[in-house]
Amino acid sequence: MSVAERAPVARRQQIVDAARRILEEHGEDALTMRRIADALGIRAPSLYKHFPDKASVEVALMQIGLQEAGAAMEPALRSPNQLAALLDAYRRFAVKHPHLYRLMTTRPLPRERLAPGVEAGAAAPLMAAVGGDLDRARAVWGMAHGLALLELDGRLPPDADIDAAWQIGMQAFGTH
Amino acid sequence: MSVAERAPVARRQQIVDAARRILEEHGEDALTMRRIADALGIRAPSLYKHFPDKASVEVALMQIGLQEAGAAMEPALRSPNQLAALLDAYRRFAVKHPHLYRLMTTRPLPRERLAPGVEAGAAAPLMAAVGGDLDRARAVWGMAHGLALLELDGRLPPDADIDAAWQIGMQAFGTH
DNA sequence: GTCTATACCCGGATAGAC
DNA sequence: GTCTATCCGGGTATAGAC
Repeated sequence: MSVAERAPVARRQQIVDAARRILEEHGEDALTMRRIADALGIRAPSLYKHFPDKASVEVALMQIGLQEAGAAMEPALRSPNQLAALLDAYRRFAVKHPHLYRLMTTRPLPRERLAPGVEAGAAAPLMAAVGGDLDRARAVWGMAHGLALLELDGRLPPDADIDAAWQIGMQAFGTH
Repeated sequence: MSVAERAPVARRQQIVDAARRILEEHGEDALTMRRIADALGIRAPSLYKHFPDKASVEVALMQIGLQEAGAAMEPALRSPNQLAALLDAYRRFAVKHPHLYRLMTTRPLPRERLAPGVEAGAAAPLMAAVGGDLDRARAVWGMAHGLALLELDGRLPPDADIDAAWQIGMQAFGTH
């Protein structure tokens, strides 16, 4: 395969990389086609040769986020206390990538536009940690998601002991 | 007190009412100064005689939402199973007022701009239901908030048994 | 307290030349 | 595959007349 043939693929990747950098550093409002183009030294209309619209770029970011979050939680399964380690990894990911986390969790999943297995792959570590109980997995996910967002959104009082709240939550779901 | 003297207060209220209607019916993106003005048959610039900026209108909406949510949960304290009834009321409020719920829970609380006691009042029923344990209250709130948002945001698979997830969550926090 | 006019900014996206 | 030029839409907010 020649270099020329691979160039378009590389360009797509550059666009996604730039989009991610902007999202993570400046937030969702800053993620505009103009700004992505600026970061690459090109003009916004040129982006439409690589992506049909802005939503497609966002889908690519969601997919990356889901894959990375799944990968970040997977090692927790080899911990003596799987669920506690997993929740810890979950929170860490959200705090480390707040804007990416919101993008990938607070809008409907475009399931038909994602590569097969992405949603299941992201959920797999949690599913394993709860012994395959779907409803239990969703209850735990709800708690983790809610506590993470309350923290990211600055909704808790400045003096709130967020660690303690997570601890109580872990205990409630039978871990320690 | 003459009618003329009360008119400005009434106007403020009309503005907030219109804003709420727009928010609840058409979502946060539709909540613009132009649209609020349209609903009242006036022009957008006129609104600035009553509110200094758009953020002030939003603060008024947040405050109303917090007060109503608190009031919606309070009767649960007279139920045989306080926490279960309270979580049920919480979810019901979120589902009934999704856009208002998001507005009042997913951004930092402008505590200095709220009437005294609004935050504590909204939290009071939950605090009572968990026996005054702050960390426990936050863990429960996190779960309720997370499950509510996953539902509102359409993040769960279409066939997900959301009731069952809430049930598991209630059981985890020692209720049935 | 309302109006008109307007400043100022921003966004997504397309047409057509090169 | 990039560009320039542009369309079309939208937003918050202010100035100044009435």
